[in-house]
Amino acid sequence: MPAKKKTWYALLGLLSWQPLSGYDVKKMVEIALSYFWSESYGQLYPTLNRLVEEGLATRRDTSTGNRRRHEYRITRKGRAAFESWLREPAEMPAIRNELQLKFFLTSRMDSSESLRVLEEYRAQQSAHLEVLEDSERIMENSAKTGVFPPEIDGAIGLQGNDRETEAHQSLMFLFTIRHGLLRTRAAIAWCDETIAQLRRTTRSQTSRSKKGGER
Amino acid sequence: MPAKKKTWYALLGLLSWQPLSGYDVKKMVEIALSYFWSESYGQLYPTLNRLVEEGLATRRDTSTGNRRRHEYRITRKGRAAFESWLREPAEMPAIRNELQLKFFLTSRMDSSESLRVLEEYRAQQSAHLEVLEDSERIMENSAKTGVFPPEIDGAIGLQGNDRETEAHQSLMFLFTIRHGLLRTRAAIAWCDETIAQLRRTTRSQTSRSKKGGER
DNA sequence: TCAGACATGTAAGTCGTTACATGATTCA
DNA sequence: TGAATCATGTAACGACTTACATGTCTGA
Repeated sequence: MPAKKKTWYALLGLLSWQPLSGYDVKKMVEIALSYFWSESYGQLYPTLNRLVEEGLATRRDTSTGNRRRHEYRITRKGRAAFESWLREPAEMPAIRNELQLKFFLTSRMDSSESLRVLEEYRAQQSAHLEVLEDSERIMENSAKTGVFPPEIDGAIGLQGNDRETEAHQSLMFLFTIRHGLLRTRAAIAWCDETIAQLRRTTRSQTSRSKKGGER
Repeated sequence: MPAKKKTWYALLGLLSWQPLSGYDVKKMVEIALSYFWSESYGQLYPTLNRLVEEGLATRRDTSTGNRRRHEYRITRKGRAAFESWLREPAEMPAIRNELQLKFFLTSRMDSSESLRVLEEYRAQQSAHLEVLEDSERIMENSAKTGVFPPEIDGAIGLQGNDRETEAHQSLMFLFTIRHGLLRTRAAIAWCDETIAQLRRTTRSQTSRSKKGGER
């Protein structure tokens, strides 16, 4: 079976915090989990209803006037399923890195091609790093004060939240950001080291061009 | 459109080196690209035949006696398609890390749960690191001597290969290993930093247990 | 009044894995 | 002789994204 039901458990995990609508879930994923997770509506709504069919959640209509809203609440069975999944060993993240592939596939081309791919990778990672560093600054403050920044609070704020809980939540959020930060910095360091070494070996061999055809 | 035709281009890229059979491709991916790529037979064989239908490759029967073998050769059109893809900006690797998800979803449980997930992640990454370090040692030697280790040579050796080309190929291989190495070390460093900080904050707050229900 | 957020859902299509089905050859 | 490797493929299933379809409410 392929990657079994990750969406199911992601949803159950969020519902284990509090009852949510599909729209709420989407927002939460986008704001709080976006560094390591994503969900699309096409996956979200059908899965929520499957959860209900399987008795892992219940659905309640919380529409006000003409504004539709369906709130999902986790059941005891759902909570048990979630906790059992949590204890299972997770598989290694799937290994399909398009940029690494491109880089490797330039092996038998001129080094300038490899360098071009590498520079692109570096630029992409640097841009990502900036985003992460901004988030880090914001959440470091939040972890200290125990007060969420408003955007975050709207998405992951809890009913009946106390300072201590929010501070801990901010800290966990900060940790996930730091994970991305360290990995991204490692990727950039790799680019720099590789670019330097590629330039060095290319210089020392004069031109290694193949058949001198195109360009 | 979802992740468009990565398998197509991975195949074209490998065929741009030399003609290959489906089986050859599978071996190459497993041995040389396994740190950042994978292909299954269920994807491979149909895609190779699609490539022929689209005029991006040709198929030749190279069976010997009763041993079937179909060799695929890239066409000019296929080469053009590959090169055009190579110049397109690659998308960021998909962001769906199950272990990060599990970690974050323990936010509102006892810290011991977060720590358990973290230790598991660390163990997984450490095991991966060992594999990478072994590969690094092997390929460092290969990049110096310009001679592939036999397993690798069987999979990615070229007809008419010269020392210089093989040394360069080994170097490129080494680079992809170092990418994994640096990223994996970063992940381990993150685990250590996070475990330490989580232990520290937990100690200073005495027990933060929720409702003291289960276990 | 109109943009943006709130809100739910489906249809079509791609991607990808696993399991199955089949059979030959090589070498210990 | 029997395990490993060579070799090609399909069927079923599930995951996931994108685009579409539809409509409300709030506040500048």
